[in-house]
Amino acid sequence: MKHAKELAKLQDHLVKHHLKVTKQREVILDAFLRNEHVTAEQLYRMLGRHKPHIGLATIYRTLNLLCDSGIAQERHFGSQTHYDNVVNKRHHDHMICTQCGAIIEFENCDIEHLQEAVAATHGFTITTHKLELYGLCRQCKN
Amino acid sequence: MKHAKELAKLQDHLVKHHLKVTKQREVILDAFLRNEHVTAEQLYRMLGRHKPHIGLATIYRTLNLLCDSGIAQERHFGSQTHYDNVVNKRHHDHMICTQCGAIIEFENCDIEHLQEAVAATHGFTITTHKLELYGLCRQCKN
DNA sequence: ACGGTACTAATAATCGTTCTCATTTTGTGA
DNA sequence: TCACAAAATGAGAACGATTATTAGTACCGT
Repeated sequence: MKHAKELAKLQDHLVKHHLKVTKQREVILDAFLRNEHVTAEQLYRMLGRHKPHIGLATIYRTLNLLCDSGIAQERHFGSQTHYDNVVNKRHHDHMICTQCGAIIEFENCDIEHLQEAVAATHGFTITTHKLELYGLCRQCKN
Repeated sequence: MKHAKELAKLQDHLVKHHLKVTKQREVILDAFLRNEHVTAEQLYRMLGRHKPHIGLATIYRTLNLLCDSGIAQERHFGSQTHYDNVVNKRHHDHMICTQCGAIIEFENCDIEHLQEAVAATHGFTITTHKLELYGLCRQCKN
């Protein structure tokens, strides 16, 4: 069974908060897990002709739920919010191709350590950070 | 005379593009230069009781103009767009205090070099980047 | 089956920003 | 200096993304 871990995480969160496991939530979770870096709009179109029609508001609500459960994380690329599956992943940042929109994940501990060092010199304590590199991916460099 | 360089830069841009020097543009530029990291709303409230009332649309238009002139740069902190004076400054990034909203600028070449190195391993060419550290500033750490 | 709680879709509302438009201001060249 | 075209203005409508409201529906334990 694919995605069992994510489903378990969601159910755990739902039970802990006296929320319910619904068909819509499972459907949205499934669609989310099949696609990295989706927006609410994309999921909405993707599920457009699903048997019981799923409203846009429900998708937004469920995506927020996934964030609360620790399954997803929001990323603000451009004007829309993208959601990223973070289960089984350590912290990572992104490169975004401004030509084709491709999103490449990467992680680099050295950068993180330098961030801590810089913050320390200003007496600043980091809780989270956001690092995005914009440019051209290998394919678009022509 | 304060801010002469910025004013010259704006006038130069206006002339080059057959645009006009207006009272509103000078007033907005002045208010912008007095305050680092402002939003359009903040400027609007700041100029609320100015002799000739300045509309919000004009502020947005002028801020975009400042960006085009190379005087300002947009930063998307939270839901609103902040504008940052970049004249006489090299590239820099920001720490944002999630408690009091303070914004601290910093620059670090080592981080930039590491970014280039990481990008290179993915065949990616960086044109711009965004690095934001969120956390608590020295004062709020209590 | 009952009452209660949480869910849903649809739609209205909100927020930040941009557009439209009728009017005013600016720069230019006679 | 004057007139005129081009550009800028303020007010408010419009916009896209997201959230709140509402009225009705499904599920749970009793």
